[in-house]
Amino acid sequence: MNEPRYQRRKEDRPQEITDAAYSVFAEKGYAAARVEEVAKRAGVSKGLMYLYFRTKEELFKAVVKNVVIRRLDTLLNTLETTELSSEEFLRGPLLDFMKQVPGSPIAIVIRLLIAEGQRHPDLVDYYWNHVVNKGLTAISRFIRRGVERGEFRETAVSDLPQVVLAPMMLAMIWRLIFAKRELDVERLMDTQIDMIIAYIKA
Amino acid sequence: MNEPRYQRRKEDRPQEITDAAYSVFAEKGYAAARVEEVAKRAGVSKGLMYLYFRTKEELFKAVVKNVVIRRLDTLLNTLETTELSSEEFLRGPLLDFMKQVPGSPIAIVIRLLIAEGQRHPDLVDYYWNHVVNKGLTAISRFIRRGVERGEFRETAVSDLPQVVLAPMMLAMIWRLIFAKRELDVERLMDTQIDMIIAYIKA
DNA sequence: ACTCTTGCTGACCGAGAAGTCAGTAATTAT
DNA sequence: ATAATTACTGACTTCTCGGTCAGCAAGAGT
Repeated sequence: MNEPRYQRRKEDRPQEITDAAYSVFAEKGYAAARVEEVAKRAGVSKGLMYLYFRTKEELFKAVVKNVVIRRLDTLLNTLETTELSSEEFLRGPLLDFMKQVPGSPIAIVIRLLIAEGQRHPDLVDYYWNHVVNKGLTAISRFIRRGVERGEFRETAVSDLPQVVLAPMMLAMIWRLIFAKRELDVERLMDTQIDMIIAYIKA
Repeated sequence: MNEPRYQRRKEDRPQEITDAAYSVFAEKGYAAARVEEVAKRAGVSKGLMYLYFRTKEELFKAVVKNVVIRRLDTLLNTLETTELSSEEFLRGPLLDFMKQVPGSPIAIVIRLLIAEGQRHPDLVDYYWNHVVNKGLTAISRFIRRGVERGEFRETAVSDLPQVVLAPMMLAMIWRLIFAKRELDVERLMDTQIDMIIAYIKA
């Protein structure tokens, strides 16, 4: 008859709060996000928020760390474990990866970092170490492997994997700002990969 | 002896306030920017702010419109008026333009748009019409002129000037987030232009 | 010189949101 | 059953900041 008004679930709370916070930050950005709104979506009281995260800022950092890393690691794993020729790899898994990023939570986190990064240098460091650097290094490694195997010639692309990712960045920003105006993301990235392969092929 | 406490300068105020606002928004972003801080830098009282701009939001829009357009128009003009072969144009003025954007106020405005665009759709429209669309169209026109002249072959790049600008976007975001970590912007863009020309040359 | 107009000031107001804490009730220990 | 523990609640406090307005004084008009 008398249902308990709440359950104690110490273990699950951090994850649930973090997920709720992600969705609020994604919609509103950091500054406009209300801690009380996060509490509501997580199904807890405002007070409880402060038992798990000392401040709103700490909550923000937890979001970037948990949510993103969790979803990114699967992606990076497939990147590391495939065994294809370098060209097949560029045209297959890497291209697919690039196409899906602009619509993924990573794009949201990039927005938060662009907007708030200045005030959270340690968060930027963390993101650099655990996401960007990892990804760039992985791509570089593949290009270099292609060079070693004689598939590719030595070009600036070996040192600048950013060349590969540039259209992905543009597509991300495009969607964040100009969501409505359509951009042919597929064709954009296909073209870039075509161009790169033509350019570096031995 | 008795210096006047202030001067009346109705004409100059909007510009001065707008410039001050730009510098504060650039440093703090929209949400964290304080109207009083803008007033201080503009050398006026907080009250005066509201005689020239009805709300903080209107001030924000004025910044995007005035500051950016003013500085962008000179750039776009040189883009339109040069008379070089298409390849020379890509390797010369356009490349120079792309190299200087990531360090210019445009990058700052892009940050503001990414962070706050969701809540200011009309601002995004304005920026689209007066900056992005203009720029993209100008580039498309040049590529197509090259095709007509027989310098280039018909490729996706004719419809997707975004291919050209992609590394510029990456460099911009890179600097906004990872200011410290160096990125060889010159080499990145040189490579992209090299690649593109090799790809589209007839 | 003496109004008169109006550009300008700065103390003030009120909304709203981050963060607190005394108390409550779910769970565990005895 | 009863007591002890602690996860949890939500009303409250405090403070910040966008926006207001009554009055002041700079400069124009006469």
